[in-house]
Amino acid sequence: MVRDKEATKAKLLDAAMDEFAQYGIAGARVDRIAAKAGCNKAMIYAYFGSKEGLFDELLKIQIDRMIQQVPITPDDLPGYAGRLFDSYRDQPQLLRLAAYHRLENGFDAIPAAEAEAYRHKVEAIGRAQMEGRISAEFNANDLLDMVVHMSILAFTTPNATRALVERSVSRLIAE
Amino acid sequence: MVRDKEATKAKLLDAAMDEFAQYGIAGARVDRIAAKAGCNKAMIYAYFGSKEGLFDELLKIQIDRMIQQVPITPDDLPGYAGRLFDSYRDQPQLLRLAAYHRLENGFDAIPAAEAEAYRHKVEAIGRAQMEGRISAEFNANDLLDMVVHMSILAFTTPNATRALVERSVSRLIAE
DNA sequence: ACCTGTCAACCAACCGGTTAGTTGTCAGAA
DNA sequence: TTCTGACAACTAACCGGTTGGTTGACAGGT
Repeated sequence: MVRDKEATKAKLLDAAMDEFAQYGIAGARVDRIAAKAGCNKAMIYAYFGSKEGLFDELLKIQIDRMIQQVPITPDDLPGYAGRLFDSYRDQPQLLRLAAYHRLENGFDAIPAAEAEAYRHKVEAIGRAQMEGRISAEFNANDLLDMVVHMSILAFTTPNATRALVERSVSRLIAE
Repeated sequence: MVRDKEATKAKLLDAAMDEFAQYGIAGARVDRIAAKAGCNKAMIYAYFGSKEGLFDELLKIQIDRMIQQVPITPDDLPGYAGRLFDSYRDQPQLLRLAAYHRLENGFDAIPAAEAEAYRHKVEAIGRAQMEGRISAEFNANDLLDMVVHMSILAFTTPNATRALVERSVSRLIAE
């Protein structure tokens, strides 16, 4: 038997991803997570404190990954929305995680890393507008809200396509 | 004590609305619903069969109400999105109910009444496009998807406004 | 010898659902 | 009008199983 703290944590996080995405926070079962990870249930409490603790750390990691994976391109917002859409479509689990989190914790309780990344993106869009590179029809904050909201279409609508998202954002920022 | 089947069902549905909207399906507690309604728990099983049965009937009733309350206006899609937005903002519980339902049951399992109402709306938009009253840039189905999706902004974004939704839809259908 | 990661066994609380029995209501007989 | 019996509405108590969480013993690396 190998003893590796980090490897065990990783296996638990991996199993937790499946479980939380499928059943939500209230519906997730700690025993199932432990079994899927091939670990003992007690490890969850040793490393993450509680079921909620495990969920919070998992969400934070996944959000950080997504932020790194899909950087914003203020000069190509339709493309940004499209790339976000593809990411969400390819890994629907993150969106489900975030949805459950928001449903159970409200608008507040947004992870600090996410809030900060959001501020940076608003600033980037604001600069592009000031320099006249994109439309200033909407203020930067609203515009980012709309763009992100569009990329979420994969979650709301069964037959949504990337092309539809990109065309919609194009029309939003058209001069 | 008064014995009134319909009144009891109504009280249970009322209590269930609060409980399911707050905690979701898995998180809702049957005992809490019964206590909040001032009824005995067994009544839930007598009248609705199960926790899920209670949820399904509740969702169906609420969706029917919303469909009646906010009729589509194919010639004023921005206004339609705005009115939907206001309804969702004033009664956030329905959106939470629907979100939990979709998370736990997937895209399938959409109540028949909702699917049929959706078809009618697509047809209404299609006619308006054929007669040249609104843009045919998007096909009717995609357009309705986008309009409804926009109205959902109340759920996704903390500081969304009706005006923002209406302006966005206006740009989507602009010639 | 001594940490430290691991785990089986355990626990109290809780959960959805059932049941045996009680009570209010009302149609219809007297 | 009054009584009554039958049924629907209702209830308290309970049930089997499950839940998140704990702990004491043990094994492996140093």
